[in-house]
Amino acid sequence: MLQYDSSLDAAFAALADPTRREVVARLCDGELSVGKLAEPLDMSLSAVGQHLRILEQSGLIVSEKRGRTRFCRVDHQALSAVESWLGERRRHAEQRLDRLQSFVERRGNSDD
Amino acid sequence: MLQYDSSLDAAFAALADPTRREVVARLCDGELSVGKLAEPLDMSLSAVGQHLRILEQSGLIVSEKRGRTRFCRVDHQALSAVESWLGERRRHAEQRLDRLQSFVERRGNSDD
DNA sequence: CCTATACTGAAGTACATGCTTCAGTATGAT
DNA sequence: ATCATACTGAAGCATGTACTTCAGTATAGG
Repeated sequence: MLQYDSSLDAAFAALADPTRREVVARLCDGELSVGKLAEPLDMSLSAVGQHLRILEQSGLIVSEKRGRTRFCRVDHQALSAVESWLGERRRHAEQRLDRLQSFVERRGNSDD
Repeated sequence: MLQYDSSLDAAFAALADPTRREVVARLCDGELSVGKLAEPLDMSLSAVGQHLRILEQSGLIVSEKRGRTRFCRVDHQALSAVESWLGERRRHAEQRLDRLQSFVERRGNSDD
């Protein structure tokens, strides 16, 4: 059985929604309240709250309540974990392709 | 309005499923037929075909039919595009954090 | 205390997803 | 021509997702 990281399920699923990617992108610029995050979004505050819960459960963001306001920020290590999964596979695929290419070149220099 | 790449929707959604991530991971090792991909998976061939269609529509894999067999491989550039989205945000968030940290250090060396 | 602000939760609804089974098509082997 | 192989497509079904509205809680300010 292959290793399987269920936290990647949640992270990729969270990032599959354009609203949530926009939230993540904006939080990379710094901490924002739920209200400020909701302002430019064309949906109810309740819907934004649901998106934020999904992002928080995935580990991509963390939040903290100060007074009656909840502030959110990204966890860049969580972003990094997802990025790493992709990077490892991509490099593996590219290396395989490079080896194949140089193999073809070595035997190709005699004919064609 | 922020820039919005709808192809990321499909790519992230495709990668949110563990079966599809396993398929991508195995294809990074080289081309495989639909049947070979299905072999270790605990579901019908039809279900595997549906996963492969989703991966292909997202651009993460490409396939080609030779005779009655369809062979699939990853598109490492598509993997790279998703990786880049994450990398750009992560770097942005980290830089912001670094600047904040050195700011705190500069004013922190007088007291505490 | 009273009111506004900033969420937070529950219920409902429309649509999407991840399977299943069964039937069908196209190709390779005899 | 016949039969097995390798998918491929359609229909059905259970569950999950992305909202909505409305009601509720908790804190800040006057």
